[in-house]
Amino acid sequence: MSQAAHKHDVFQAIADPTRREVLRLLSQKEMPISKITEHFPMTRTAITKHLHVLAEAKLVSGRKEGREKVYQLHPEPLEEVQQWISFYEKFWNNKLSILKYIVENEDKN
Amino acid sequence: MSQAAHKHDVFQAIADPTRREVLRLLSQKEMPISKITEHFPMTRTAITKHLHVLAEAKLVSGRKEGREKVYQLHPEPLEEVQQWISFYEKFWNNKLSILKYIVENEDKN
DNA sequence: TTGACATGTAACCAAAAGGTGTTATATCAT
DNA sequence: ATGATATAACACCTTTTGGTTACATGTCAA
Repeated sequence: MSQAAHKHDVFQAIADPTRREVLRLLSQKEMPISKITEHFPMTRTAITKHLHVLAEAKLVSGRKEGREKVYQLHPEPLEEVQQWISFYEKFWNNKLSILKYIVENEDKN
Repeated sequence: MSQAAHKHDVFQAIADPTRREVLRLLSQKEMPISKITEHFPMTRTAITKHLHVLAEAKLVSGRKEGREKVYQLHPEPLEEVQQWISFYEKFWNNKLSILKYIVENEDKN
C-alpha cells in the first residue's frame, strides 16, 4: 500500500466498509490488532493495512503495550465530513439545519 | 449495519474530491456535461465516468435535452452518510446529539 | 446537406487498492 | 533457553480507479 504522506483523507478512509466496521468496533473498546482481526474474514496483514489508512486520516492511533499494539478511536476528523454533509442537509431537512444554526450561535455567547 | 449493496455506494461516491466538486457545482444549478467539464483540468470522458459513479449512487441524474445531457443533483442519499456520522457525533458534541434526538422524536408525533 | 457541437463508448494505460503468504523481530510464559 | 504469540516489513498478485485517445452517433444551424 502507498506510503506517500496525506494521500488518504478522511473521506477515503471511510469509503471502505471494512474500515467503517473497524471504527465501529473501536468505538466500543480499544483493541489490539489480533482482536480486531477476529471480527473479519481476512488476514491480520490486511487489517493492519486498513489500520494504517485509518491512522493516516487520524481516525485511530495505536500504542504499543507489551507485544501488542492497541488501537483506539479518534472520531474528531469525522467532523470534517459532518460539516461537508451539513451543507446538503438543507435539501432534505430544513428544520434540523435551522436548529443546528441556533445551537451553534448560542454557543458563541 | 450492512449496506454493502451496490458496487458504488454513496461512501465511495463522495470519496473522490472531483466528484465532491461536481456535487457542489450541481447544487447551484443543473448543467450539461460539457459545462461541468469546463471547471476541471481533465477530459470530458473522465467527467462522464465520475458522473456515472455519482449516478450509480443516485446522487445525480441526467436527462437528455436536445443534444445535451443535463445533470442535476439528488442529495437524498447523503442522508445515509449523515446518519452514519451522527453515531459518532456524541464523541465530540453531546449537546447537539441530544437536540437532534429531541427533534427527531418530535417529528414522530 | 453540410458542418460544428455534445455526447457515448471502446481500447488502452499507469497506479493504487485490497488482498495473499513469507520472513524477521520482539515479548511473554515455562 | 525454548517455544508460542503479536506484530512489522516485504514481495507479490489481481482488480479497480482515474485518466487518456480515438472514433461513432445524434442534433442543431445555415
